[in-house]
Amino acid sequence: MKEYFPYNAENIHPGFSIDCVILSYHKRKIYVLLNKFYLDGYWALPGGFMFANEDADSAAYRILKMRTGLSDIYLRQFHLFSDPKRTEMNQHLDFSRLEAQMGSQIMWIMRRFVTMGYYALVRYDDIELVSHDNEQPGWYEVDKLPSMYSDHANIIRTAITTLRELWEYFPLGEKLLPEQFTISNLRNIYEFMLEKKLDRRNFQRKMLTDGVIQEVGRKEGVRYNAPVLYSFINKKI
Amino acid sequence: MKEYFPYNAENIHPGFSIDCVILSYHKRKIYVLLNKFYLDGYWALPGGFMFANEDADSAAYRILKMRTGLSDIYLRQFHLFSDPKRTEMNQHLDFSRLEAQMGSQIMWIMRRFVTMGYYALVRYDDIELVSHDNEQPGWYEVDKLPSMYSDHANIIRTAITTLRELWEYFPLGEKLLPEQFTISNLRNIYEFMLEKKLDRRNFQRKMLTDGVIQEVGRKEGVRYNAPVLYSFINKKI
DNA sequence: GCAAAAGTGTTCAAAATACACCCATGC
DNA sequence: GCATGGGTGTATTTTGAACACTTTTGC
Repeated sequence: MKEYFPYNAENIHPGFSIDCVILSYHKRKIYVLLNKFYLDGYWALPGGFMFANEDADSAAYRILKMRTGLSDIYLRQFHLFSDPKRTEMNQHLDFSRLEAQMGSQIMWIMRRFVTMGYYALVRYDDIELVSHDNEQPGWYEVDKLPSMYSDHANIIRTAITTLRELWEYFPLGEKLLPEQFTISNLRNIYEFMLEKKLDRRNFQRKMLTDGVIQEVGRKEGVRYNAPVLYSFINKKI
Repeated sequence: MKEYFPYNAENIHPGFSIDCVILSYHKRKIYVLLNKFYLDGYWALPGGFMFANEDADSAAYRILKMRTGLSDIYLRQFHLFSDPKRTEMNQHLDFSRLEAQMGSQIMWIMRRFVTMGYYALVRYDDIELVSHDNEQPGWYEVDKLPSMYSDHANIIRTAITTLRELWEYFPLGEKLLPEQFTISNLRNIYEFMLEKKLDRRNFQRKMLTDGVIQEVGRKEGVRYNAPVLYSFINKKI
């Protein structure tokens, strides 16, 4: 428990938390990583608190490493959620359970928190989901979310909206895909982000003439017209 | 004093502050609005704290209204500054002066704060600078800043960098210019933001064919080839 | 045999870029 | 008379958009 909840009222910066919207791509869908919350019935974003001697970005990286094992992750601040009522939205949670589990000191967690929202883009196969006593992680399609704790559904929606607004100018497909991928997978991500169908041929030509991807082989194990595999070109300047 | 410093350790959300980078355009330069800090010798961003029952955006709007009199302002979160040492950067400030002025209760201000950075873009002529007992506002060219309190120079730099990254895709010239302006003023802002010279004719054609500005007259009081005045077209819907 | 996934080029329109000369004024 | 700011148009290149048919396999 301690390892996964090293926080107390004294060692954290007060009234401030961090929540991470960890997104990935798998089987033609965008997924978000959720944890079963320590109070039954609701799922929550992987999150945590910032220690008194830590900055927010470091805290976010630490939290992500703890949850995913990864340290080289694309992670960005996207919005501060500060509605004074956001932590009152708790859907009739039974905090006595929490107190029983964690001791009465934990009640500092009932106070008002503002939370810094971060989004992270990861490669699906890089993540190994590991359950712990009080945690049970799982991938959910972003538009088929389970019942969410507090305002976490809103945080996810805002992360997606922010990414969508930026995608046209700052696309990040590389962060979501494995080393080798088909053009169809890449286009699929663009179509999700831009919320429109893209012409196959024009999309492919643009990616190739932009020089961001290169052909690296053909998919094996398919017994018909095997698709070409591409990988992103590492621009080492 | 109270009106301009309504905060105390009990009514604010702990460890959290707000700083506003208020930018404008005047005589072919970009300016930032600074206040002489209540400790002598350094200038500071207009800022403040979030009340216990207030959200951060409302607090930022409240602070801006107090400082500028304006309530209809373009204001956006851009970065959370959370270096644990950021409030230790105070350049040998004489806090005994502060204590003498404000009473010993004010010493809560010495604790660690994370600060949410907002940028605001305003029309220069809309702002009337008013001095108060403990405040003395002034416009400074963004690349000729005076000695700044704490990490405020860094906050300004980061605001400018953020705007520059977004400008190509989300230009906001309208927010900085008066109702009527010359194309040369508009291009001047773009050149500052994009950090490059733009072709006069191509720039003008693009703005016009994009349909965001319209001709509204000619500048008066110039006794030679009077420049055309433009104004942004209000897109209703 | 038909639906699904993948391969492949051309044409047209729109947008971005490059570029030069004239006019009026202040100094 | 010359530097400054301002007015104006064309030609070229680049980019984006629209669009159809063939192959292979699974069912």
